[in-house]
Amino acid sequence: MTTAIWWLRRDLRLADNPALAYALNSAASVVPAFILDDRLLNSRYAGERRIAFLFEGLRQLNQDLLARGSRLIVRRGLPEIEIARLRDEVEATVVVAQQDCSPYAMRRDRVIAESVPLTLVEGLAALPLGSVRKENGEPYTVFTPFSRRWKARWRESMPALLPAPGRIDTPPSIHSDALPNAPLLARSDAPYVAGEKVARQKLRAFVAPDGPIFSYKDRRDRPDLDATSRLSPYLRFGMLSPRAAATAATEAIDMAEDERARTSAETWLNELIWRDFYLNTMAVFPYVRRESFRTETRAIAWHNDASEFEAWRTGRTGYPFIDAAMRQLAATGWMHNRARMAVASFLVKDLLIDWRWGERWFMQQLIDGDPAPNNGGWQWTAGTGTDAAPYFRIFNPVSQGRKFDPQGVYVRRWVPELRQAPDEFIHEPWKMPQAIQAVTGCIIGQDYPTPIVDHGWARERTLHAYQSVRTAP
DNA sequence: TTTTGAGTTGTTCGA
DNA sequence: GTCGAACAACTCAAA
Repeated sequence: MTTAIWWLRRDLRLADNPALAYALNSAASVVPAFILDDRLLNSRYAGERRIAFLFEGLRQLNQDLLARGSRLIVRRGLPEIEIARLRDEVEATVVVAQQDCSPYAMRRDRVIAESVPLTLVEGLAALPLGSVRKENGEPYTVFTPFSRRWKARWRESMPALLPAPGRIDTPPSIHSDALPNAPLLARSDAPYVAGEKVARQKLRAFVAPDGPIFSYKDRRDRPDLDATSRLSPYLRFGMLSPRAAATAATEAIDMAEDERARTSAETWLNELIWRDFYLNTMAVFPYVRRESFRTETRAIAWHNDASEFEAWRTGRTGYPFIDAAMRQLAATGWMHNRARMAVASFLVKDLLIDWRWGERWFMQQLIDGDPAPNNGGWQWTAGTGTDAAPYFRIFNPVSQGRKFDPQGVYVRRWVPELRQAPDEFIHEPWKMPQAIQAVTGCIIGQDYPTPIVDHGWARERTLHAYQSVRTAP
């Protein structure tokens, strides 16, 4: 009787799970194991809401395992100790896990592989990490050629999705620690229900005939609409297979009935490719986790004002579009992608605050907080990363609001002080005449802040700060 | 090796 | 109000 340990980390699913399939193929019994890693749970990048979502996902997974004659074994401690201990306990001949790409995960796995025969398999990205490379074998650092190559490769070898196993035999009487009951679990203000089943339902609804994917291109930039897939938290923890998502996108592209529908589905597939791109980037250039990819931008003289950072964090910058987004994040653990770009640009280029401050805050708040895509997005906005935005591309917080929240619906939802403000002032309330401020019950500087910086002035400051590192010797 | 075309997401200014 | 140019050249990828 041979035994394999299926070590789960961020692949909380039974369907299309290469690590699980590997375990089932290599041993008669399989021990599904999750280690509550104290280092990760106490990291300064950890977020309570994300951890609660993870715990709920583990509970769901355990239900799915019980239905298949198995169960989840949970251990709390350091993975390098707990995995070795469990392996001795169950006399496993195989320990298999899905490959991960953050510097911490890669170091952890290297250390463990010294004492345990650890097999790492693909499944984190839609195409295996490292499989999309230039002709000469080097990694891509520009998205568009990466995406072209990705699509060619995907079309020539679309993977067959692995079915969920009907039965998993797990030895009896293996001790499992209880999952902690996070008090936050009771707080159901987060719009996400964890688990593979919900993820699959959401994907199916998104790509259904006449589903949101077919109008994604026109509507995805509107945070006042509910026009995105909202699948990011599920991809974050592998409750949804990225290959299943990319397959669904490809099928949508092929069945689209007109040009608009087709390019919409392509646009969504592109977002999945961005995810693959940033996962690869972090795997190949792990230092981006701590430093700017472009070395010259490390010399930018950040202003790093703590009280301005506090105003940004709490949604009190005086720019309604920015504040709505930051309050949405604090209230729900999610923020619309367009808003993420706008608030990131505001932090980095209006407040001239180090992108890493914003990156960390996002990790602490986001349910979908994933080191690689989050880092990639921040470095893109800051102009410090691979394939980064040009330094002179500085979002105007007012025009972004006008363009993508034209009626101010998003602002009014999250900034109640401004609910009565007329449309014409909703994105620049400081221009409201005193009389209107009085009538609508929102005195600027009292009920809602005066802008903490003047955008025009801040823009010039940032252009100079970036210019000076360009021309520096 | 050299050459050439291209590069997510924007803003501002002036005609 | 609309439109094109400037913003800055530079690096990357591929032929």
